[in-house]
Amino acid sequence: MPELPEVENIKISLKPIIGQSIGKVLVLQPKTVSGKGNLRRASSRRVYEFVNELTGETIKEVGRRGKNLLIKMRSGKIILVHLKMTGQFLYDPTRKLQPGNHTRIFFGLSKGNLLFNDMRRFGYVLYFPNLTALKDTGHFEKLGAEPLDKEFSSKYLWGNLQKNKANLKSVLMGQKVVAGLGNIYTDEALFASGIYPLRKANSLSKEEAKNLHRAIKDILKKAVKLGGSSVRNYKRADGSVGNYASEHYVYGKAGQSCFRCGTVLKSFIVAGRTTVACGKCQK
DNA sequence: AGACGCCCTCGGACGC
DNA sequence: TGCGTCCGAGGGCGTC
Repeated sequence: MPELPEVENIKISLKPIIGQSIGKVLVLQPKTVSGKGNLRRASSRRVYEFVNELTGETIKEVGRRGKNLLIKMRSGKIILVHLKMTGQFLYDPTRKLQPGNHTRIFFGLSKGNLLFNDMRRFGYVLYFPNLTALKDTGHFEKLGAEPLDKEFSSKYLWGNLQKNKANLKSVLMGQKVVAGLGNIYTDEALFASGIYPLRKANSLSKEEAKNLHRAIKDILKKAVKLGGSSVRNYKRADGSVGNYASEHYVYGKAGQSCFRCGTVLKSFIVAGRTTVACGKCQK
């Protein structure tokens, strides 16, 4: 569920952990630190490695790339985090917050407790000895442009959509053209730009790509500003929720009237995801 | 290349 | 009302 705006807000809310040292690491769910696919690492002793290598480290920076969080240590060591559906970081300077049913990793920091909770266990928190080791996995090479950076231009979007025969929704959610869009913001951006989710990506005119580009930027910017969309269990590290859900025009609104033309919004499955669109004003 | 299955768990809807 | 069951939620890799 956390998409770019939510991950960005979690990143911002993790600011208090910067500069703190890690006194204690408890891995309560080994799977969380082991990784899959090209992130799988050779060692069979990952839990031991995770605990051993991170204990005593000092946190230098928290970054984001697409939906990934990067926690960098002063020594150069790095933690790569993907929250997937239900992952959340909670930071408590009072240390009252203790591991619960869904806590997968517990970090005892110098000035508070940091918990990684993940009900569905899809998320991962992976240790890498340095940036090169992370880059060697090829994990980031597959990611497309950052939608809020300059590299993500209308021309870039149109050019990349031209190369793709699949439907637009699959392509936008695929992370390879643009990183950070998930089900919510893809549906919202397609509605805002008046384009039907099942359109073939390479069928878009330059004008349509321009409108879609504008919509993606505007929607993500506004959602970041409003703290993201709190549907289900998304929270920032301080436990606060986001306010963008009230700005949704189509996501979760199947059966309701289209805000623009009044037609009943329809839901259907695209790329395995529930998709909501207006059959009249999205062409 | 593109479409689809699968992982994972729980809350909410539904039926008796 | 209460309890059991089933389904939907979806990011991204793996497979066909």
